[in-house]
Parts: sequence; C-alpha cells; structure tokens
Amino acid sequence: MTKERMVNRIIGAGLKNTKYRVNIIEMLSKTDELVSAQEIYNRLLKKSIFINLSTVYRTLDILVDNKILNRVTIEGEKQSFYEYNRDIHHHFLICRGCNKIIPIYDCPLEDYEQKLKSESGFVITGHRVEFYGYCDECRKNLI
Amino acid sequence: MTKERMVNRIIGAGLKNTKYRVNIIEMLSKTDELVSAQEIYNRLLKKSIFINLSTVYRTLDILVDNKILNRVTIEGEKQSFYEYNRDIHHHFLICRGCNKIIPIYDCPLEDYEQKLKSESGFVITGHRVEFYGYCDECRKNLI
DNA sequence: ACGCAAATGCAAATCATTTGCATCTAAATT
DNA sequence: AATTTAGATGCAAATGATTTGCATTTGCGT
Ligand SMILES: [Mn+2]
Ligand SMILES: [Mn+2]
Ligand SMILES: [Zn+2]
Ligand SMILES: [Zn+2]
Repeated sequence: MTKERMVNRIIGAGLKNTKYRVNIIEMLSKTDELVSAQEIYNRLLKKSIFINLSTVYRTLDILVDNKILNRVTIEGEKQSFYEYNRDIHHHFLICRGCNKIIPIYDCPLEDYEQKLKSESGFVITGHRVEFYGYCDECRKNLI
Repeated sequence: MTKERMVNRIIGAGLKNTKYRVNIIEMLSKTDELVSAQEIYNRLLKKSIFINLSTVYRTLDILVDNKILNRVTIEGEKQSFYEYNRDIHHHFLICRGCNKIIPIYDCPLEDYEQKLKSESGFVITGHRVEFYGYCDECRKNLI
C-alpha cells in the first residue's frame, strides 16, 4: 500500500488530500488489528503527529462513509474499532482473556443466508459473526 | 411465566424480591422484542410504575449477571437492549428500514465452531450472529 | 417489632462521541 | 504566483448512554 495509492483513494472519494487522512489510512493499512479512535490518536502522538481527537473522529467517520475503512463494534466494548477495508469478507475471533481480536477470512454463512431469505422474506444485505473464547495463551492461565 | 416463578428466580439468585425486579422480568418475559433501558423505563411509567432510571440500569445489570436476562448489542446502535433469557440459543435478523429485530431460533454455526477450534487452538465459549437487511414491508418501500 | 445488608432515588460524574464556531489549508481559479 | 473559497481542523462545550456516591428506604432473618 503505497502513499500514492492512499492519496488516490482519498481524492477518488472526492475528499481533500490531508496529512492526517493519509496518516490514519497508512497506520491502519499496515495492520490487521482493530484500533479504536483513542488508540489511533495515541499512536499518532507517539510518532509526533499532533492531531486533535475530534479530527480523528471526523476523519474516521468520513473514511468509513467512503468505504476506505470499516467500523466494527464488539460485544461488551463501548468504543468502536476501525480497520482498513481490504474488501475481503471476514469475521472475528475474540479472546475474553486478553481482548486480542483475530480476523477469520472465511465465512460459514453463505448457504445459510439463502435459506434464511426464502424462509423469512427478508432481503439480506449483510451479516455479522463473532466468536468468543480464549486463545492458546489465555487458556493456559485459566487455572 | 407466573409471578411466583419470577419471584423464585429472583430469590434463587440470592437477590431480594422487589417490585421493580418483578416488574422488569414480567415485562420482558411477555415479549420477544429487544427492549432498551430507557424503553423499559417508559413502559413502566405508562403503567404508573415510578422507578428511577438508574434503578432500571442497576436492576438490568444484576439480572444479566444472574442470567435471568440477556444484554444484546446491535451494530450501529449505541444503547444496549435486553431480553428475557429463555435459555434458547438464537440469533437476530435486523431490518435496516424499520429497525425491527426478529429472533431466529436456529443456529448455522454448530459444526463450524468445531472446525474453528481445531484450526485455531481457541477454546470457543460463544458466538454472536446477526443478519441485516430489509423486511417484507420495508423492501416494498425501497423505491 | 428490630437490625442490618441490600436496594433505591437523586444528583453528579464518566466516557465515548459529536457539535458550534473561529481559524486554517488544499486546491481550483484568476 | 496571488486570490478565493469550500472543506478541514482545533478547541471547548454539548450530548447521550451509562455509572457512581451518598443519603434514605426496604426486604427479610432474628
Ligand atoms: Mn460471513
Ligand atoms: Mn448460533
Ligand atoms: Zn487471549
Ligand atoms: Zn423493516
């Protein structure tokens, strides 16, 4: 993911090319972690990038609206998380021990959605799936 | 669900039997809707039951801790919703048009969880699944 | 009826997120 | 290159759901 491609995605969405937008896209495109707004702010600060927290929020909103990022909400967590949108349908495995969030690039629901559609009359436009449990490491610490 | 059984669930959990706890359990046990704390407050008010909103929250917390109710969070909604816990594993179908939430008493993930367990080394303790789309009625209004 | 721990009411605090408004900047236009 | 202006940003204050501290009340065992 070159800086040029990021700028192209920003401009392509009809947005102004600003350093903070590039910074945020850059950070998220380099990880598959889910990162909160506050954590984005903290990580930028660590790199001496002085963005205002409300600009972080506004930037995230706009980038989500333009499908450059995804907003993800996790059961039991009050803040939202963000990830770079790679246009790869996926779900999450979430450790209740260490709060690690692991993406799963696999979907068990494709067939089921068809079934649901015919049974319910609903037009299904998407779904969300999360698995909860304990990762290898945390499992060991469960006494 | 008789009032006596509700009182038994409360006492069985080691809690004091109070009118508000019974009122809230009673309300939720009579519907399969997901209801927010504020909406619970409003519905009680309509029946001239004058509970304080913070008591609603505290009661919900305790009843969730004691597995008498379930707390449910919905993608894109900031408040939590509550349902009576019937100990029946289920998921939800959510209409993006009218925000109707329909429980689905069926689970497409039982086999998949096993697979995931062996592949990831995770101990899986639960999952969450939601389907989003448009119900019959709202589909018609989609131009 | 008495005593105490638990439950409640009320007001204030908290926390993530949003907003109003003044100022600044990207980038289109002269 | 200077000018213009819509859109972006900073800052402080507002918001909305939820939580908390503390005084008062209530359920329930004695
Ligand atoms: Mn899927
Ligand atoms: Mn299931
Ligand atoms: Zn873990
Ligand atoms: Zn609908």
